[in-house]
Amino acid sequence: MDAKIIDVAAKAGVSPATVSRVLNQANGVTSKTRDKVMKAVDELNYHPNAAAKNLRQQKTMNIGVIAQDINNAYFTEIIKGIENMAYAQKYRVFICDAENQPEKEREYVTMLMDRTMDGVIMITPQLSDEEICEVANKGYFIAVIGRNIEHPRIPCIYTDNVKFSRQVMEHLLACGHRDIVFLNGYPEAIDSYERLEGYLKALKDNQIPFRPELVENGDFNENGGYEAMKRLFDKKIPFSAVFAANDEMALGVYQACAERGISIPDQLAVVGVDNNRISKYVTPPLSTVNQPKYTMGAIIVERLIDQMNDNQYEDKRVFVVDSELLVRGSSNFARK
Amino acid sequence: MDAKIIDVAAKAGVSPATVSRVLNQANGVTSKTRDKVMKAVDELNYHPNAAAKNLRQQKTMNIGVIAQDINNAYFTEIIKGIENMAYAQKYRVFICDAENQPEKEREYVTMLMDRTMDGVIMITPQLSDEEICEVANKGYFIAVIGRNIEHPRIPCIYTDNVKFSRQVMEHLLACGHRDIVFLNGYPEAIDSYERLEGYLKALKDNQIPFRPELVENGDFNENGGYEAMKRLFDKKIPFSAVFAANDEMALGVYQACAERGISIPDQLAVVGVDNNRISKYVTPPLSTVNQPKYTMGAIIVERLIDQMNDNQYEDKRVFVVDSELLVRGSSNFARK
DNA sequence: CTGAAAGCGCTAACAT
DNA sequence: ATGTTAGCGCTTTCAG
Repeated sequence: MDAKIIDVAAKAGVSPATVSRVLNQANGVTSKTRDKVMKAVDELNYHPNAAAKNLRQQKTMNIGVIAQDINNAYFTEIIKGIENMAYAQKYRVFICDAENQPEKEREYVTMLMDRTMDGVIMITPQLSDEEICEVANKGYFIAVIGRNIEHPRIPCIYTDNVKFSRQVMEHLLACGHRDIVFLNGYPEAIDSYERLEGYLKALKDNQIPFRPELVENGDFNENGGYEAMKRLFDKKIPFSAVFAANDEMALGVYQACAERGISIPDQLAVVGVDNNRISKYVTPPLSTVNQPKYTMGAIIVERLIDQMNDNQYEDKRVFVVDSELLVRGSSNFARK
Repeated sequence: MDAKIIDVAAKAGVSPATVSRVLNQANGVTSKTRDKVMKAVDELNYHPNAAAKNLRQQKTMNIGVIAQDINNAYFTEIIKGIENMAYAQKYRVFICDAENQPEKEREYVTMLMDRTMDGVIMITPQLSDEEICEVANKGYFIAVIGRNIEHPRIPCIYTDNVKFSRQVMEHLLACGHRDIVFLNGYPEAIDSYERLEGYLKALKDNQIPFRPELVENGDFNENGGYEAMKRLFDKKIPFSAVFAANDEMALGVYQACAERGISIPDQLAVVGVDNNRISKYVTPPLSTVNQPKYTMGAIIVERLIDQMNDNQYEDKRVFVVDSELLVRGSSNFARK
């Protein structure tokens, strides 16, 4: 069906090698023959077969991004950073949605072994450190966003969860809150664990006793936040602020409050995490923590490409980026 | 670096052909040899090279999804439907983000020509009908979601924008509204055009004169909705309801109202489109139009795979699916 | 049931 | 500056 390089060569009256040269490096060819070749290419609408090219060159110029859940804007922002930087370096980016399933992550990681992808970026993977290291040990190129994996060949980028959690808490404490709820994501997630740790440390720093009944687990989704709030209300214990482990759950808090007629921020302050695109459009605008998502994606893919190119250990492997607390209407209310 | 089929064959004491048979069809092989082969495969951690396989078989089992913007939950829901159905049929799905740029769409479409993908699904493409038809004419497999393209080889699925727009309008009219704003997306988009058409038809059906000053263009994003509302408020003309061409813009309306102290729904009714995941969590919950997004993805990919398999015209090519108006708190208020 | 060998379409080393 | 050719790793006839 499709034209092959040999057809182009015949039409242009040259050899396949010359066609290849024109289409690739493009030096060492007369401009006259180049024109002949390009004419034939156009006329036959020739597109080099990627499989043949990949097989011959032992590379694909493809990078896979394995995201935990493309429904979450946190991931899609990062992906845009990856995409644009990779594109500038002639790599194509393919997004894979793991749908929160470790088996799917594992399945997509095999794209490295079967050489469908030259490299892969995992965003907050669910696979264990060991499993990911094992892949890197076999010589494949893999980078990770949202976690630090101790392996000399795995570039990592992440924010300090503990640090920004403490900042959030300091902000709420400064507003006069003492009974602060922490709405966790699913407890297995490393982000959950570290954000909780920051919450606890801040309490300790301020000599406020930890009350376990103020911590509820959600699932990083709106409904999980909503259900968790209902459970809290049912406990009939007083609290004046909620620190939700992400913005989606904070939205669930909004809903639960709306149903009970509880006004934000005067009756309840709310802070989320991730600076979801919609968070500034809700009423009141949601205070949240912003991570440089786009930049994180761009940095890590650049680092991955570097590594794929010279295939040697480079000094800068781990990047820790700062987050920024955005105080908006949902918590900007000094409690007397 | 990696083991090849010939290594496996040597280790198992068989020929490469036998290894291939074991790994593929798996019939016509003694269970004894199969075991030997599988053992060697495991020990060598063998993964067939995809490029070689693709080249030999002239297919990749890859399907590409070209989405307009993966930041928008409308697309990601559809993609999940595609993904899961394709997965069940042994196809891998790769998501490509066109970032609203026609050139990027075009670039990703070349994945068909270079045989990186066996087929491609475009979700609300920006390319012209002609351009898409041309690709199909060359024998490539392409399917479209969100638009009907008249071509015997292009499966299409979409909802009737005009129809549900009229339903939205009937609902608002039934609530007693007469001065209804229409907040359009970018005017070039076919969805914008058709939704506007429904708006106009509903007015006509009800003998309500069309007032152009009640129509504003947005960009399908929160900020566009917000800015459009500000322009409307500045006009100082009365209106009691807003029909926004999607939920994102409706959120911008919420923000604009919050800033002016306008209460939804009693001072202003708002209806969106798409049933974005977050729309039921905002306050008040947003009335919207639900499309069976997941199902649409699943149907079209199944149809595309059918076509790739028997490569012949099938009767059912165009699917029109019904949408459903979800009346929630933002418009459920009878005006006296 | 299994093996031998051709060939998918391209690039790169070598030759001219 | 251009052509010839081997071979990337696999599957699939065709033989046996």
